[in-house]
Amino acid sequence: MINVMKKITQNSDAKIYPMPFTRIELVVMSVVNDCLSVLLGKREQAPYAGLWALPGGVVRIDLDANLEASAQRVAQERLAIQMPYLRQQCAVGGVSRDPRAPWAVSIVYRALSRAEEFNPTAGKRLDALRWCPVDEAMADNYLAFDHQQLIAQAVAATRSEIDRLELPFGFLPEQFTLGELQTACEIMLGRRLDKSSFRRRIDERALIEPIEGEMRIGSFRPAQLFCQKAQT
Amino acid sequence: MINVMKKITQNSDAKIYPMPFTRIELVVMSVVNDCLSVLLGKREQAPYAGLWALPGGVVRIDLDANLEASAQRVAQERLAIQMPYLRQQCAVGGVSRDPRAPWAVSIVYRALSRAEEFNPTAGKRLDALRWCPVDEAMADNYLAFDHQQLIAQAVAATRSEIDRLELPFGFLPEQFTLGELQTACEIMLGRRLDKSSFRRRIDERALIEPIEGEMRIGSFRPAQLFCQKAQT
DNA sequence: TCAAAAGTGTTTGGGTTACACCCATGG
DNA sequence: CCATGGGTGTAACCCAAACACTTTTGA
Repeated sequence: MINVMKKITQNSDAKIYPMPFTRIELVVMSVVNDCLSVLLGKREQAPYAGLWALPGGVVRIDLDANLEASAQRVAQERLAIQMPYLRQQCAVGGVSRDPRAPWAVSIVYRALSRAEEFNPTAGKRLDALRWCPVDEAMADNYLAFDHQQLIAQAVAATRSEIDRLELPFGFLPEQFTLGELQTACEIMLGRRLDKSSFRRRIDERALIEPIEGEMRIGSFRPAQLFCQKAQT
Repeated sequence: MINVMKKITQNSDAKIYPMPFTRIELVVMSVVNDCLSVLLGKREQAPYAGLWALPGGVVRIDLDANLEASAQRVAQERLAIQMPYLRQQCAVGGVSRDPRAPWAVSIVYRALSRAEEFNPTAGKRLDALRWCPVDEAMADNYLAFDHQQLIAQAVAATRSEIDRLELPFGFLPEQFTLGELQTACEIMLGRRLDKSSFRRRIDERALIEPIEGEMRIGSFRPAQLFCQKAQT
């Protein structure tokens, strides 16, 4: 610690200024029970004990190569999961944002994931985690800190991506049918989509491809299975 | 300083972790000589002495209420100007981003402004500032740090906003004609726009309004003057 | 009378919505 | 044979680009 501070004070621009307490917050979303949900952890201690909060952690300059790596480490430590397709959402910071520090910055990342990928027994702090429908999370005095606002932003940004079919993969299973994909998009958007336009728009973006010979069989007509196209 | 660190170490989450060196960088853009340009400062000292860099400054937790206020203060100190319509672009951070610190975070803000508003004699460090056409700034080894990438991002984001006519005001004078507005947009986008569609799209967004009785007179047919509509 | 810019109207085409229709399967 | 979801096609519609056209002024 002292070493680090010395290094900072060596130069002219970074004289004696104390630096903000800098954290990562993760907005991990998924479709659970036909509901767009967000992963929350229950706060056991003050401040905001008893309220729910986004999983997060401190940026560790001794461990992380960059902000994205910080986010990945936090995901690994707190959620015991890898998060491809992480997107940086914003940075928030100010005095009295977080009572634990005089001035706190959070770099917020968001991602869609599959709830099924989470192993509920893995991870030391995983017991207090919960998938919370976004509507519930938007209730007053449900969330700690400024997390309600952060989640609202994340949901809006994600919906916008879905709308443009810039599919933020990570919520897709290995194999899926077009119907399943459309249903997932409809749930996340909160409105119905036209089947014909959806399919046309999907294949003109060329993001997914059919798996030859693989069909989903069920109660009704079998459906072609698709997978993500290898990224260029 | 010591006080601050004590506060941070009081709680459990923020034990002994040194925090990143946290700065604000400003990407201020304007149309200068019919060219989309960005405001740069010449670096006199190492690192990157002789190269150009974005104006910026340290986040001062003793002075700034939040990140936006930090950005405003930096704009005031380094550019002697107010910057309404600041937009946060991203946060970048990592080891060896800035040789002055072991781990450096920058919160990047972007804005469009009117070059005419700048008073070249105001501000202590204003002498080393220059409006640089973005094409020049994109040349290799012209910019210090990772600023080339930051400017490229800012230009893309700004163009996208102009494209959707979510006009990032701040580049508009008090009064302007539709022709002037269109020309400015064309320069910033780097392509021509259709007059008819442009006007239709402008007035369905209802962002500006005609000033009754005010016309720009010149060599040709007089043109209606417009101003920004009061924001709701 | 001409050049240049302001301002308006019309045509056209691409893309989306809405909806109809057939297909394949299990029950 | 019917309910259900998969899959395809078509007509109506909307928006915006393209472009033609008129207006107004100074030179």
